[in-house]
Amino acid sequence: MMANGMDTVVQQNGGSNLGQSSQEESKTNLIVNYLPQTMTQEEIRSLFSSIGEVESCKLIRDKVTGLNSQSLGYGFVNYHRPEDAEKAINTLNGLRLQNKTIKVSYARPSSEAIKGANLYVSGLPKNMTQQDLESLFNPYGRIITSRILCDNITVRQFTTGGGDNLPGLSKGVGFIRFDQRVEAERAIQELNGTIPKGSTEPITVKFANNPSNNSKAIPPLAAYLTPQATRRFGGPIHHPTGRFRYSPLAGDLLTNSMLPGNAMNGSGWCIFVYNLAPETEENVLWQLFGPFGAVQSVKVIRDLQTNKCKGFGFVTMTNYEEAVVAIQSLNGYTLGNRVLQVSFKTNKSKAA
DNA sequence: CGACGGGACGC
DNA sequence: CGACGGGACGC
Repeated sequence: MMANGMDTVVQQNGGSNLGQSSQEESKTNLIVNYLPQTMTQEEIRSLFSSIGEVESCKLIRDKVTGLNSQSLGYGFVNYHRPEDAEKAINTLNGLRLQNKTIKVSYARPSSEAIKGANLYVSGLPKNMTQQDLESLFNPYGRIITSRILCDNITVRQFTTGGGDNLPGLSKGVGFIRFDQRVEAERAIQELNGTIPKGSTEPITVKFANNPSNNSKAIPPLAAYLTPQATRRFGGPIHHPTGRFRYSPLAGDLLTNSMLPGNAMNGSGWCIFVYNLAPETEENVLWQLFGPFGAVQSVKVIRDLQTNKCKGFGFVTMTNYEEAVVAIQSLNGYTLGNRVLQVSFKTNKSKAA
């Protein structure tokens, strides 16, 4: 993990806009990156409200290139209390939602000086690690993110992740985002064309393209309607053991025998989760169901007196197919020392 | 063994 | 040689 760079900020004052030197960063305002494309602002609010009272929440959408105002994949969440913001970072950073791993960190004060601070680096030796890359650029400023592109498609860490063992071969290309544009400029001046220690080839360091004005800007509307795209994500951390696993053929069995009935409520499918531990919090449900698809909301049912979980909760997912896969995968899953029972919600209530 | 919130449409 | 990401500062 990366320590929050509380020092290292040498204000060069090249900006033009507003004062607010970057000393005093907000302790309540977070930036959330790498959000799944389909996640709405309200779903983000729901997710972060599970930590504490949210003062404001904004998902950034593309309104310039027109289209259906696409999510730009990031947003801001401001809490009332600093301790909730800190807890959100601790519990939600790295959460897997659909095919993404979200990043939660403190937002920096907005200013012109932090824009356009992203660098594209090529010609890196293939054996250079992300840590090596950061070491190379560290002298020139505070690094916000770094990344080395690899061939295989596996989940990567954002910052010095330590044990990244997967065999993906480096493409010799990477990105470094600095805190300040002036830092990026200086890194270009100092590093472009230089030969890293132990290498023979000079590297290229330049500003990265702006992701907005490129060709993929017009996704065929149909892309959002193709139902199958989510099939390949099986829920990476879940390995239900043999006796609980459903065969793929059991799909019909489930849809026929456990008709969701009133599980569909408005715009989603409500799932009942039973046998949760008393200490269970909402983030556990997000972790469990997030990888399977769009989750709208989660709820842990608690005893009003003790505030302990009563052993069950609810999860509402947007898409039927994803809900079915989540149920098939998580029903019988052992969480802690408990075997979960997961199904569509039924009519039962203690009143009935 | 145990088991399906809760707040709340609009007229 | 080129290579462009998981659209990171309020779209």
